[in-house]
Parts: sequence; structure tokens; C-alpha cells
Amino acid sequence: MSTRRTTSQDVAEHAGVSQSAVSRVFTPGASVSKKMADRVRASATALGYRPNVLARSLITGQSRIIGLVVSYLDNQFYPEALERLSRGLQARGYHVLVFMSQDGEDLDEVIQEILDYQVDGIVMASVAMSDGLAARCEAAGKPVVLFNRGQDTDRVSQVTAANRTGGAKVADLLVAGGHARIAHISGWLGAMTGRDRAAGFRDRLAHHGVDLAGEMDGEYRRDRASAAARDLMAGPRPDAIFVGNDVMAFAVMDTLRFELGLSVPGDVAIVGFDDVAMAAWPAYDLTTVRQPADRMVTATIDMLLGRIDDPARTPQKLEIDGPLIQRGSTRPVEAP
Amino acid sequence: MSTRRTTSQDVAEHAGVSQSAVSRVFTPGASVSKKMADRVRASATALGYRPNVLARSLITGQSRIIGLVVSYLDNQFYPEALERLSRGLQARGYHVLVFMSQDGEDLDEVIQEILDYQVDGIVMASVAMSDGLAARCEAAGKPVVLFNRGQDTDRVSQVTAANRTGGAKVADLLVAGGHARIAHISGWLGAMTGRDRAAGFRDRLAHHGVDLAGEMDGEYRRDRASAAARDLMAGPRPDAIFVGNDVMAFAVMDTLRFELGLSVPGDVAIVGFDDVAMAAWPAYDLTTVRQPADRMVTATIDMLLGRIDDPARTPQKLEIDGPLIQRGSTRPVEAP
DNA sequence: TAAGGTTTTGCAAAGGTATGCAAAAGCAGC
DNA sequence: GCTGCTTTTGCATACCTTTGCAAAACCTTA
Repeated sequence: MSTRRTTSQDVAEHAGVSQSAVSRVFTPGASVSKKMADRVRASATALGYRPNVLARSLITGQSRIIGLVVSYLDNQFYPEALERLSRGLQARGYHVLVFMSQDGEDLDEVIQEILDYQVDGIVMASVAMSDGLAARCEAAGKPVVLFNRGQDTDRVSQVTAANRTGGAKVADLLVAGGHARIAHISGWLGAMTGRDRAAGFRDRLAHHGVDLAGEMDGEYRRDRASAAARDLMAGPRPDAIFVGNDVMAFAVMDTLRFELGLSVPGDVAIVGFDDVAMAAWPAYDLTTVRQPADRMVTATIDMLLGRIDDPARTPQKLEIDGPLIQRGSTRPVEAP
Repeated sequence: MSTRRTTSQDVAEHAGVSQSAVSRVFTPGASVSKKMADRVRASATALGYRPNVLARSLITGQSRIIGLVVSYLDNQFYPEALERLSRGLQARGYHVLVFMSQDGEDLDEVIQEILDYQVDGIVMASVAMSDGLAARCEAAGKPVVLFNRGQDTDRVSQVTAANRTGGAKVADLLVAGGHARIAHISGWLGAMTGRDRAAGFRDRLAHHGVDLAGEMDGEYRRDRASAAARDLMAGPRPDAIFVGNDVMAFAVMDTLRFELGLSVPGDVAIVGFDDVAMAAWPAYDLTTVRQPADRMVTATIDMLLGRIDDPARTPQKLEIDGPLIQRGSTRPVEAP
């Protein structure tokens, strides 16, 4: 039935040369004469030969596979990042093997599976990692990059947006907009992104001498954010809400407009975080802080491949600043 | 530095048994005594040993990797499908290796790369495949499933929604709703999904004796859909538009409401296709035909693994019917 | 205890490639 | 044509596992 794959041995026989010669032709930088290369390539295409990546990786110790751990894809920021990551790695000869992690605690098992595949590196998208686990990966010689998730450790590299600064920018904007009662529905406070955005926002408000008129944990979930919006509106009404990410901000806007009959930005101004594609759609037209997915992904790839090429390099933390994008969900304000 | 991975040989020495014994302990269904298993496992955990999947696949011929080709992820239907696919395969001991295909014609090269990784099977999400290419994959013994993309070939399996039937359901609804001027902004007519939805819709309208008041190719693109909406509205106005998928439908709604100042469904009723999560959000509240991602993915996995387990099995085509979900973008109508 | 059958174990080969080393080939200069 | 040097080639081994086969261990029964 399924014909045996053609091997370098087959090509060697067909071309009348040794197997090692064939291998060298397909190994960049190996020593082969032009004549040999031509001859082997001719036989190779005649037989439809291509090197077996798995066998190769067995001996080189390089699989050209990057493991990606991701816990959910329903925040549009992640599919976008995944697409860029995959394209970028592909362009450099790597490919992404996907591992979905339940929100539960099977992360250990997931990492084990990843290591079983002999990946060359690991990207964890918005997933936290115990210190012991990080140590295990590094001990196995597999560099790890935490994408969009900060953590207090020096064992692994990290790429995040400038969350504190972003939060501060929002504070500046809302204060400049003359808002008196400003509230916050935060991202999940169990994660550093959520905490940093909130802290940056709070600190900057304080710096302006403005008190926070309410803060609730939206946990990065649509339903929690809607509930939080209802709660906030039940008391003395805020006239502006900074929401910890765009997806929650959409939920808040929907709740305000269609459930409570309020106008955005007429009654309440809304600001999000991420700048996913939908934020620009007219139905929401959301003012938000951009997380520059392109630069974040580029940095992630560079860090990862950098450490693969030179294992002596040490882990690194990088924060990437993104601009505040003013749109219709806030009243226009001169740039500060 | 990076310590050499511990191998089955190391475990064997530590436990004082042969290397093959270690292998058998980690090979389900192999013949090992309880005593041996315990002893080996003890040494294995002591040394932190886990079998090397790549070396294993070299000899078994099974990599437990499934190649996924996908061309873009900005239609939310695909991230959702990808998440389900990955989770489902993971539960059955497989993992997804992602390949992004540019819309250009490098598909040949992409498939070659996939085959280089010795994948056990291939899923092509909404990507067309030449017959020759399909033949090549099957010749290599790699079953292929086209996900959400029909094609005239018996070489590969296919899973799609019931696109014709879906289109027909929309026609029924709009006619029952008493609409007089009904238009269609189709999905890309270069793909069978787009053509089938359009054909099912058109045929059913004809069956009701209703003429199509205009049809344009939206190419599954937001900008093309908006442009099409403008064009349609420039002439004698339709009072209902069936749009080839949800993402385009959102664009059409935005254009009608915010650019042309029209009301949906007051002036124009809109129906989409897919039922992505956002369709249920109040800002759009879109009537649409559901593509049951869960069942489609389950079927895809079953077909793929079925053919991997039994290569004699022949490719199969499956259409999965999804319900019409009535929401606020059409006026309510009794179910037909 | 010995014979017979069954289960468990070790040995050795295989899977497809890369690579160190030594031999062969090529080349330049006389 | 010979010497000395550089480049190219082949041989053999290694990477880590699974698995057919035969030997060893075990169990059962007489």
C-alpha cells in the first residue's frame, strides 16, 4: 500500500555515490563539489527525495519545532499573535507545535509532552509557569519565552506590552477629558498584565489627584465584565471606565448601551486595552491602548532563536510600548 | 551546560536491566512483568526519563503529529475550530503542527515541508488543493481532510457545513418575513462554500418565485463586503441582504448603520453565516446559519484518525447541517 | 523432580540521517 | 611527472528507539 519513503540511501544508489554524499548535498555548508551536487540533486528530484526532518533531528539535536502553549483563542489578540508567530518562525525554518492548556493545573503534564517532542524552544502565551517548571525547561536546554505574561523570575525570557505605562496613558487621557468619576474594570488580577495595567492607571490618577471611583476584577471574561459594569452603574455613576482589555470593553459597551440604555461616550466614556481589529469597527469604535502584536512577536522570535543559537545567552525581559489610539468611545482630547 | 538528555540506555543501566526492557515498559501493550515495570519506572522517574517521541516515530513510522494548513485566522470561526481541533487531537495523543499558507501559490512547498516532518495526517482548513497535490499526499500514505472546503475530488476526505441547505434556509426566512427586494453579498465565489451558499439561496428564492435583487462577490473580505453594500444601496434599495459569512455581515451592518444612516433590521434585514461568537453580541445580534464547529471538528478528527488506523479506508465526504439562528438583525418570523 | 507450556527477557538489527576521520582526488608549480 | 597542498569523497559510527527472534525464567501438572 503506502510505498516506503525514498531515503538518502536510495538516492545514493541511483546516483552511484555514497549515502554521506547525499546527506552533504542537503546539509547547508557541507563540503561538496558542484558536480556531485548536481548529480545528487538530479537523482533526488527523479526519485522525489526529501530529507526526513525527524531522523535529522535525532542526530543534530535540533528539531526545528517550537512548542506553543496557549490556553484559549477567543480573545482575538491571540489568533493574531499566533498567526504572526507561525509565519515568522516558518520564514526562519521553524514550525509551531500547538499545545492547549486547560485553565486547570495540568501544565506540568503539558510541558512534559512538549519536551517529549524534542522542541527547540517554547513559547508560553499568557500562561503562567511555576519556577520549578521553568527550571526544568532550562535544565533541558530548552529556552522559554513568556509572551504577554510577566512573572517574577530570571529563568525565562519575557515579552510584554508596557502595561503600567499604558494604564498611565489612559489615566492621562481621562483626566484631560475632564472626567470626574473614573472607574476601572481590571484584567485578571491573578496575572501581572492585569495588575500592571491597574497599578499604572491608579498611580497616575493619584498623581493627578483623582480618586478611583470604583474598581472590580473582570478576570478577562466577558460575563464578569458585564456584571462588573452593572454593579458599578448601580451605585453613583462613573462617567468613564477603563476596562482591562478590549474584549471586556466590548461587553461593557454592550451592557451599557443595550441593557442600561446609556450612551457611550455621552454618558460614559470607555477605554480598552489591546487594540484588536474589532476595536476599529464602527459599532464599537473603541479608544484603546495598542499592544503591538507585530513587534511583540518579532521580539519573541528573536529572543527564542537567539538563545537557541547561543545557549550561553541569558534570559531577557522586554516591555514594548504601544500608543494610545483615540477613537469614538471617548470624547476627543488634545494629546497631552 | 545543556546536559545530555537521559536515554533509555541510562535507565537500563541504573535499573540493571536491558535497554529493550525499558522500551517495553514504555510501550503500551508490550510484554513486561510487574516486577520489571516497577523497577524500571522507579529508575525512570529517578533519572527523569521520558521516551523521545522523534526517535520512536523514526522506527514506528508514526509521528503523532498532524499537519494543519490554514491561510488566515482573522475570521473568528477558524481560531475556534483550531482550538477544538488541537484539544481533540491532544486528547487522543496527537498534536497539531501549524503551517500558514500565503494566499499565493506556494502550497506545493508548504505541503512538502509538512511531509518532511513525517506527519501522520493533514488537515487543510479552508484551503484548496490541486488534484496532483492530493494524489501526492495520498501516495505518501498521509490521509488528508479538507475542513470547511469542498472540492471535486475523491482523493481526500472533506467536512463542510451544509452550505446549500443553509442558503436555502435563509431564503425561506426572508421570504416568510415578507421581504420584496432581496440581495446577496456572497462569499468568495472561487470557493465551493461561497458558491454553494449562493446557489442554495438563489434556487430556493426561485422556488418561491422571488427574483434576486442583486448579487455581488464579497470574497470573504470586510472591505469588499462594505463596498458591495454601498453599491447595492446606490441602486433601488434591497430590504434584505444575505451575506456569505458573519464577518462580512458585520461590515455590512456597520456600513449601513454608520455610513449610510440606515437601520437594521428597520430598513434592511441582514443574515450572515457561521454563527461566530460575536454574532450573539448585542451590538450586532445577527441572524445567521450556524456552522457547528464542534461537530465539524469531531468529524474531521474521526475521519483522519480512522484512516490513519486503517489505511485501506477510503476518503469520505461529510456535510453537517446547522440550524438557522434568528436574532435581532431580521424581523421575527414564525419558524417555517 | 521432570516435562511441557507460557511468559518474560536480552540480543541484535533497523529506521534515516549527520559527521569525524582517513583515503582519494584535484590542483598548482616546478 | 612529481611534490605538496587543499578539497572532496567514502567508511563507519552515532543518535534513540522498537521489535523479531531465541534463550531464559517461570508456572503448572503429573
